[in-house]
Amino acid sequence: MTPPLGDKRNNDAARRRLQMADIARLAGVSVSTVSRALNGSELVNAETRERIATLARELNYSINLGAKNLRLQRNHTIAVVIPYDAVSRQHITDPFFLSILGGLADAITDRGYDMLLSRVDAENLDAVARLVDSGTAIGVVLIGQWRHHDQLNQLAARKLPIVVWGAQLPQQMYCTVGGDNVRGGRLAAEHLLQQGRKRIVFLGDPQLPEVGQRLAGYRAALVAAKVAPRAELELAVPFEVGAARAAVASLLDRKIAFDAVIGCSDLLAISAMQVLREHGRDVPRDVAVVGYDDMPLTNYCDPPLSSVHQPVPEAGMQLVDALLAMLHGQVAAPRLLPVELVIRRSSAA
Amino acid sequence: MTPPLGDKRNNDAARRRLQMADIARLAGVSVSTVSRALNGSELVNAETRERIATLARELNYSINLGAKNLRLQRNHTIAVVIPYDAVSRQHITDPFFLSILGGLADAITDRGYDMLLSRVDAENLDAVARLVDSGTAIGVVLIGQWRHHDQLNQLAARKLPIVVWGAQLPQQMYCTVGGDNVRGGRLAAEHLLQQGRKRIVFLGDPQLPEVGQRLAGYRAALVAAKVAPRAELELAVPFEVGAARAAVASLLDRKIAFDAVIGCSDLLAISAMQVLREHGRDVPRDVAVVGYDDMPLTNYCDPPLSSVHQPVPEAGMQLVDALLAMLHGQVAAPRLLPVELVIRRSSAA
DNA sequence: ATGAAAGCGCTAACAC
DNA sequence: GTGTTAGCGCTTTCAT
Repeated sequence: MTPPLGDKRNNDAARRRLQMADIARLAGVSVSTVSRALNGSELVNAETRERIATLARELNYSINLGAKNLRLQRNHTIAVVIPYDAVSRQHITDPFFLSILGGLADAITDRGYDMLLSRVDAENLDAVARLVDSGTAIGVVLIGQWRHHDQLNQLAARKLPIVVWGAQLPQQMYCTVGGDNVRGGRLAAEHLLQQGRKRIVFLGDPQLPEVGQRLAGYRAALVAAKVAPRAELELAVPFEVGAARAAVASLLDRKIAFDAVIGCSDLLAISAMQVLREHGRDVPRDVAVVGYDDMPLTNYCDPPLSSVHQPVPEAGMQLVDALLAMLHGQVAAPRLLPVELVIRRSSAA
Repeated sequence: MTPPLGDKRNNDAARRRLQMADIARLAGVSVSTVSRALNGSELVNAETRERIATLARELNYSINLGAKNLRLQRNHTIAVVIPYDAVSRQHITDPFFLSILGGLADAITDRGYDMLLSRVDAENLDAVARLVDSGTAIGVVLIGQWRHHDQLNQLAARKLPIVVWGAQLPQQMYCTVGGDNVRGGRLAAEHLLQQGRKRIVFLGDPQLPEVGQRLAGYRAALVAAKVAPRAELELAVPFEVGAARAAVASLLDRKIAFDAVIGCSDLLAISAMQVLREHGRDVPRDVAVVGYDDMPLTNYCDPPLSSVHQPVPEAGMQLVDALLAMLHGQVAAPRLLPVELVIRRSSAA
């Protein structure tokens, strides 16, 4: 067993941490004065204040924030939670989620808060509530709505300050921020229909709220164009490259005709492109392909991939702002972020 | 001005936070007993302990960790810092850094610590010391050594517990964990030499420690193969796609002959491939290309990109273990992680 | 303008 | 076994 860490003994060994009393003694004043001085209080003599500030700076002293926060009953930490699958214990590998994380880091630090990154078991979202109940964080941004709608509702029912990246659902008690998925699905399908494509494959698991809405948009576009949706072209694959490849290959093997593919992530779409090429189909001539998320990698594949763009930095800001609004006692309404289709060669005429 | 957040008034408005005294009153015992019970002390009657535990669970009470840590002089937070460097323009959106972040999140949570993600101005690394001095974190993992060698040495001189992802340098006082860059550069070059390539372009800014070492490995391989390194083939481009494209295009424009490219990131290598294709050069026939980091995207470009693989999950673990060792008072020696070349079509015979 | 003292929510001697 | 008490490092009345 390794010894405990971060406790007094260890710190003593390294260097005893300086505290206010030390500064006070050295400055020949009381702790209260030091406290006031360091917090820029007008009450303390300007000259003394300067002397104390200098002393503190020279000694690299900084206020113990734990103690300060305890005394002030305050906290500036926002927890960002990524549920992981208990079975695979797999961490987030999807580039889109990782970039959302980057956007959140920016938004949270810009607003003067700290970001605690926390992985929790998806089956045990109670751990999320504990982050707030224990005073570790003042609120939670959760990335990965997945199938946890009910659990998330329960957390919200407990009055847990939480904002979720994902889709807005019926009977939803928690606040979501997410891309306009219906519009995203529709834009992709409309674009392909305009290119004269009629048999458009949809690649994604509609059980997932966001994907379900994209599918709805896709269907709506088909109907509006008087093209009947075909069940055999809706492939319910998870966000996993292997499954996507297999599904597309199976379609080709079974000689089911199609002239376009919409993937619910860029990776899914690119996997489809690869399978198509391996089977001798040309993209975009034989099959046009559109992806989702518009990650940088869309520019680096061949042909460059058309994709539905989601505003990542905006997502970070909106998630944080919604959470802060909630903490201010306001009702945070779900927010739908604009998406747009970026057309590249994979679907060009 | 928005009102302060996370302070008492706001919490009162929402729901007053339960505390030990409340549980004690409800259970008809003293706070100490509750404290002992909740910490599983054998001292308290098994039956009382169970009663208290149940009560706490039913009321969703959880111990205030801020207060607990203050009292225990303890802390379980590790700060992960990503300095933003204006010069090299590579920041948190780089896929490699983001995946390192994922690896760290795994490693830190697996060991029972919390991960605080912090972006700091690279010009002001003092903010890093403050994370520890203020008791916010017990130590720091810094991703992005860049040109901050001297500043990092100063931090280490202050006895700041810090581990840096990057290259081991002379006169280094801080602990680094990094891939074996010399070997990575050498492997890439040797592989290309074996394919009969003699005029190998090196794409990357050698001012950056990691890149400098890769360049050294590259040169060593050339020399060993009796091929003289040529200054005009060493392109000192930053980690930025535009610069890489321009550099390669300029080479082509100036009709400087080359038959291979090593990029210091996958993005750099892919950018090179795109420029080559735009100029009618076939990859790998005319020019073989090798990237660095072996991110998933290497599989999705055309042709699939050969790349030097760096062990990301291993990196997270080693960084954290080195930091913990340091906090245990041990001397944490720099660690070099094995890299290997993954050969794909972009450089195949 | 400054200091003494109380207290944030918790734990750990030290009593009994 | 359980309660009483002191104190973690800070801020803030309340005195002076």
